[in-house]
Amino acid sequence: MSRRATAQDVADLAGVSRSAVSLVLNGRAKGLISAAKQEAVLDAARRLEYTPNAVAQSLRTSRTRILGVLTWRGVGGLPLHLMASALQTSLNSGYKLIKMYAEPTEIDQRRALSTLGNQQVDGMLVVAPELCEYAAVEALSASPVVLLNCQDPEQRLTSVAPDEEGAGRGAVEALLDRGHRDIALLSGPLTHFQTGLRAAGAAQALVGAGIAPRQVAADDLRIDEGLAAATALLTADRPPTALVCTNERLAVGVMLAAARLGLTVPDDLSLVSLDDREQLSAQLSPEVTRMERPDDLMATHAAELLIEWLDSGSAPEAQHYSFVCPLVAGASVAGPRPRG
Amino acid sequence: MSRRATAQDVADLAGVSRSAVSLVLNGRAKGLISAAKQEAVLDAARRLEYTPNAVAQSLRTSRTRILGVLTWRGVGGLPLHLMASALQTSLNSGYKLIKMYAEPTEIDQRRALSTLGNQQVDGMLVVAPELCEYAAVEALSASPVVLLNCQDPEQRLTSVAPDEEGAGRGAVEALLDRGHRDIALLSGPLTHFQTGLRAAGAAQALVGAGIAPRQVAADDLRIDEGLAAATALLTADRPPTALVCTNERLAVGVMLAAARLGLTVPDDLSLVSLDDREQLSAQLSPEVTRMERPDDLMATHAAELLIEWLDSGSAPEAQHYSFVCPLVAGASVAGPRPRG
DNA sequence: CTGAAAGCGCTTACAG
DNA sequence: CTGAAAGCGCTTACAG
Repeated sequence: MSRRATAQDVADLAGVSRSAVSLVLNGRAKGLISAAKQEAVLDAARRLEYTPNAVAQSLRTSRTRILGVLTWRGVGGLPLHLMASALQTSLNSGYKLIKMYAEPTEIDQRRALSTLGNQQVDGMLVVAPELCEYAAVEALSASPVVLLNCQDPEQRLTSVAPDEEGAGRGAVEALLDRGHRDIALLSGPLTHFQTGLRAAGAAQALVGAGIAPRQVAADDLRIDEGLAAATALLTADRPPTALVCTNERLAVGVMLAAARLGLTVPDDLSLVSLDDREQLSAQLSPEVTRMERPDDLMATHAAELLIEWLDSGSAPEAQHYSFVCPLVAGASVAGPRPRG
Repeated sequence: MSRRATAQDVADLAGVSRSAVSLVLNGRAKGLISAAKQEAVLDAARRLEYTPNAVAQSLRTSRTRILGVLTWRGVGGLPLHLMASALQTSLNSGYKLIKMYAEPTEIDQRRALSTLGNQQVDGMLVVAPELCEYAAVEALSASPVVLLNCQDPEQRLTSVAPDEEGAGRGAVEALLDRGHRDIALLSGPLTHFQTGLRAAGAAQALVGAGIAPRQVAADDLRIDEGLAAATALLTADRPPTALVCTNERLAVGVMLAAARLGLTVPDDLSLVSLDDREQLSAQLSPEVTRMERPDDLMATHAAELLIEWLDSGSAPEAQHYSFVCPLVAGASVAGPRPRG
């Protein structure tokens, strides 16, 4: 970066004082500084390619325009897409992001928060890899913070998350609407909080329709596990006419299983999947109907809430924003074929 | 964050001067400050939960221990995994990361670099979404910088990238070794630089073995495009006994096509894919043999090179580090079945 | 309308 | 061994 110009350099070149430079460049010159001098300052700044040193500004104003992001690894890895969207929004508003990985344990969280605190971040975004409850450590509640893809069990923090249970219900309803009754649920491990919610939503909808839930839980959110579980389901005595998958990778497995068994989707088998933003279900053939998680919207909303908080200087009422996962119709759902 | 303790607070509580606090906390007290006072300082710091304000430190020392990351969106989206690994390595060494998205155009790059420069980052990591040539803007060459997944055409910058051409060759060789001669290449769009390299490597190996390359380029790196292209290849007059895919998503398409055509992998068709770190080929059944891109190693190496540069204060000889993509054997390759 | 001064929180020569 | 002072580059009252 060589030798950067400072406000003093600009002042010298323009023949004014340092304060004048600061006023002009921060748009407070109006009615204070003569038009000629203002022009001189702007010109000097341009010629020296002057831009203010953000570190010095931060020290002076005690605002860094940096947001801290706290995240950790979950079953599906890091919440990379949520973070990418949050970053995009922040950059658009002139905020930078510093990320820290910290397991959701008291000690790790405290250490990461300490680093971010030293860095004087203006606010914090906690981004969970999968929907979960997040018990905030004490140190966090002192600063502006918004939770993304998780929720404060005590409801004291503002949070944004998808309605996973609703998505599970919606997937089943899409099949009920087309007349299916033999609907099976293919889920990931139920010990997984997020999968549990999705499966619970689906089961609710089935029970609500007077159908006993028929459920297989794969050992892992993998394509091959989905393939194995789907094969078992579809070769069973009375195979279902429709399947709900709690996760995209399982849906890929289902498509492979169907292809191997000579079953056509949707003629022989209807399929609705929940979404993990991997763009898999959208690329299958036929395109798989899905309940899409609005990650971009959620992340943008969370970042905007935080930035609004910081820019306005007043904390919003703590609130949980639950985002609906809309049904995106592919071509994987048809009416049940009359059984021969 | 409330009211943070400052070095002055610690000095007051410990009954020493501010400089003494600084010396003790930075480990320079040895032989300067009495043991009793050192203890008093440490104790006071502990009681006040004092940690130094990184912004003030940065202003004073003109080192921020922040790295700037410059990246942009490519065909496969953002290089999220590369960035995640680089971040992990950086955090372990006490460096924070600030990311900027900037299209690889002169103007966008300059703007992003300006922001990062204002922020006084100690060094820069340029992380390309796909292997490409990166013509550094002038402003960049002044600061410590390492390129990741791209390469300076003028060879003036240190860079780290996978040997994509070698990976293409390796995939073909894995099939040649098992006796295949009827090998077809299923690639993405050849206008895509990275795909072009992969395909070129594969073609080289084929030509080297005296085989005329037989090549189909899908319109897009999508599962359904792979499925369509593979179906065309496998239902052609004289179908190949083996396939090389330049990308993982195409390989998923191949598996679906094979399943629909009643072909078993690897009995009826052998398959080797190149890798995009999506963990798709590893989850197919059978697991697909692949040339794995060592993203974690590359990202770690790039971050380490940069940090070593910063910590040592001396620029390394500009050099390109080419990383081999090792063959990871799945179960998708067998000898060619004698044609009936 | 302008300039000199204070101060954000640190580190580091420098004089005692 | 310790303390007073300077200075990193800014912004913002404050006195002229």
